[in-house]
Amino acid sequence: MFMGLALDRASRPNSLGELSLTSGSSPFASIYEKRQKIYGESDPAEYVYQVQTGAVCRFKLLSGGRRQIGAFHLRGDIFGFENGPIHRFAAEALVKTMVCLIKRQSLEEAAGTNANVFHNLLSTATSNLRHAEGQVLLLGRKSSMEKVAAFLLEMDGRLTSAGMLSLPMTRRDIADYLGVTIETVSRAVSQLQREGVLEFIGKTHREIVILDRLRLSSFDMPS
Amino acid sequence: MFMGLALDRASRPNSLGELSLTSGSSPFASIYEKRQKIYGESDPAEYVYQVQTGAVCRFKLLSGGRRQIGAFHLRGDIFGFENGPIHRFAAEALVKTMVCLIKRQSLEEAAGTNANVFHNLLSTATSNLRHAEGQVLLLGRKSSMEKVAAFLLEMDGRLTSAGMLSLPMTRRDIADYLGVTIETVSRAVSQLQREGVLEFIGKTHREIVILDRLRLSSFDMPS
DNA sequence: CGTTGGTTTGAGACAGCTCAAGAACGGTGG
DNA sequence: CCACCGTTCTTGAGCTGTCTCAAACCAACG
Repeated sequence: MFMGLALDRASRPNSLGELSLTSGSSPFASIYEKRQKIYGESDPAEYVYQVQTGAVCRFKLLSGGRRQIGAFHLRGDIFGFENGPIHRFAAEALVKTMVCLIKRQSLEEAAGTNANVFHNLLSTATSNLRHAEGQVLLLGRKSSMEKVAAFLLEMDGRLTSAGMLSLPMTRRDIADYLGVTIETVSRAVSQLQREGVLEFIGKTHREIVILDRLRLSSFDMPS
Repeated sequence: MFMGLALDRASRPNSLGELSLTSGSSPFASIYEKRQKIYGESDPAEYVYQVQTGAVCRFKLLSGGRRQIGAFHLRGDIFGFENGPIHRFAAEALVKTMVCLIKRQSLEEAAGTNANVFHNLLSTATSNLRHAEGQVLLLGRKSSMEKVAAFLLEMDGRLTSAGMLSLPMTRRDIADYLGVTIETVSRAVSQLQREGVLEFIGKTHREIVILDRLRLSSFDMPS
């Protein structure tokens, strides 16, 4: 699991390498297979993670098999940083994923002596907060079509490469992120396709081209 | 509006006075009337606030008159701290409310030199994050009865004085917090009353005694 | 008292859910 | 290469929890 790869600390801005800048801590890499658990709800929060390749989701489970996904984490995203001693969400890889890990404790020590590290930690926490607040609005007051449009626009902004969305998550993941059922997601996407707002590449229906961003936005005006 | 009262900085733990400990900044007080706006969405985030008496809600508006309340802030709560330059929610007083204000800028300066202040800021941000994550779960995957039960239990833990809940917010506020309609809130509370889980004091229906916390919790097991 | 704002309650409507079937895909083994 | 099988996705039909609309009630207040 832990592969002990040496990582290039200067490779990307706002990386864990940068976070731990001047401390003696050593980040290392690990690979998780598709659908492999990274940590469970209430597990001790021992590490902070950054996605190198692949994708991760964080979620909570409720009785009756209900699941709520709080966030998807894509390349470059930092996740798993908690204030308390335990994780409040579980995390699992959506596809084969390489993450970079650093001991939380060493990060916190670094934060004590290095203002830059501290600032980055605060910045991570508040950007997570901003995202969660957006989710609250979406889940509480948006229609299913608005939810799906908002999701596609979010992903369009985050993982567009070459004008195409290559979604790493299933319809079930999307549904559990948006607080609806898979059928509702499927119907909304199908309607957008029928109306010429988007089209599928190949047959997989996970690779999407957005043909009309303006009209897609109009399905999520209230944002 | 700004009354320039001198505040006792040692009055309560985790107060703004404590936050700004060693800096030269001077917190002061202000009173807002019932339903008075404290700041609007996208207003510059000039101050950080702490509720002294009364209650405040933070919310966003959507098209079609939809509103989502992100949080209620009761006595002692700190709100309005943003990472970016503007507020991402609006804030208004639910009832006549006294808040304590401090310039955000002076707080940030204090955070730069005082590790304690910095720690408290981070702690405020992460406790807001924890709350928002709880809301995501509630809004995304709970039934209306579970939502109302969760709300009552939250308030029971936060503003119980003398074994009675004296709610400062209307049914509409509760509804916009839980992502349902006022009628749905009313029906759920009525059912809990019929089943003997709670009862009203007087006729107002804003003062509630929880008779059976265990059974109330059973309406929100999945939490 | 009349008015206003807040709450409850009922009846009907509808968005999204459930259940079910079929189609398309990806992997596996022959 | 193909046949098989499990998983994912789509689509349809009916159901239901919540919303909408409406009316009545009550307390507070001028």
